[in-house]
Amino acid sequence: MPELPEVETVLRGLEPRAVGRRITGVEIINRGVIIGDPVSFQKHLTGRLVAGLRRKGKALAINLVANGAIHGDCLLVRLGMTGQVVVTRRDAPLLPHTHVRMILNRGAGEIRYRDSRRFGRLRYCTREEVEKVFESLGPDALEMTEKQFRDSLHGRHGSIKAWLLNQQMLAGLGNIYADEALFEARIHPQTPAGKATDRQAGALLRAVRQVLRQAVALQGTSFRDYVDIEGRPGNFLPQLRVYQKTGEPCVRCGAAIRRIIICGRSSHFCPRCQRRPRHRPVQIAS
DNA sequence: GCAAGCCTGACC
DNA sequence: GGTCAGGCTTGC
Repeated sequence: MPELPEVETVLRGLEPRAVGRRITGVEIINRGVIIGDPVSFQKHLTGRLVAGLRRKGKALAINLVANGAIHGDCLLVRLGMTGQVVVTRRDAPLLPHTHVRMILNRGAGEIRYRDSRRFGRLRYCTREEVEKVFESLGPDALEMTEKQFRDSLHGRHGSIKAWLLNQQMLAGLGNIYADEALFEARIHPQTPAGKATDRQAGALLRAVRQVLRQAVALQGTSFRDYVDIEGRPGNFLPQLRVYQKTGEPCVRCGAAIRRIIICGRSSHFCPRCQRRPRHRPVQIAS
């Protein structure tokens, strides 16, 4: 599941391979992954130079140059659940679920977009469009200040878990790192977001940063499909302490990890280390 | 049948 | 506006 660390890993891998190269051709195998008109997508990308990359949360923008002029337009990539961006030789066998190929000049091979579940999307964006998308996201989880974090929690009635997953609050966390950060901060996932104390908010932000930074350093988590642009899995999997560990002993206290459903998403936590809040949770597991 | 990110739409 | 359910999708 690509979350912030996985998208950051893709960005870092793509940078040396794509920046400074020209896209000489675009082949759309499955138009379902393209937002907008596929023909105009092709037209806007073909012949363009890749100027640089930019990320906010899980959104990746590949900035484009035309005739030496930067217009601020870009290719926006959202990987969804199973999206993969890989750079391969042009003659590499076409793997299943390859939906788009973008050929790079000077023998740099091609960028391929693969996605078995097709939740991910590629979209050509003008400067205005990409700004609008980025503005709709909360602060990037690694850039957020403690004040922003506390202010944003204030007055929120849903659970802290749902809040962490809400990309308009902070951008970059998905189910894996949300569960891991809550465990690290010893906060019960059903704690009402607005009821978190300053102390808990501080601990949670530190936990979010720590988990994400470590995951970036280890090139992400490959739970099922995620690979980097060279096709390599991430190395964070052995670091997981609660995600998908239902019934296993907590690494801190030995209690059995529990799984409950919050907002239709599974939440894994230690019932002893992460105490249920005194206040009745607003959100009940369905 | 479950998992997930993101979008839409319904509800208060 | 805040909040949540539903739908998309397919491999396990």
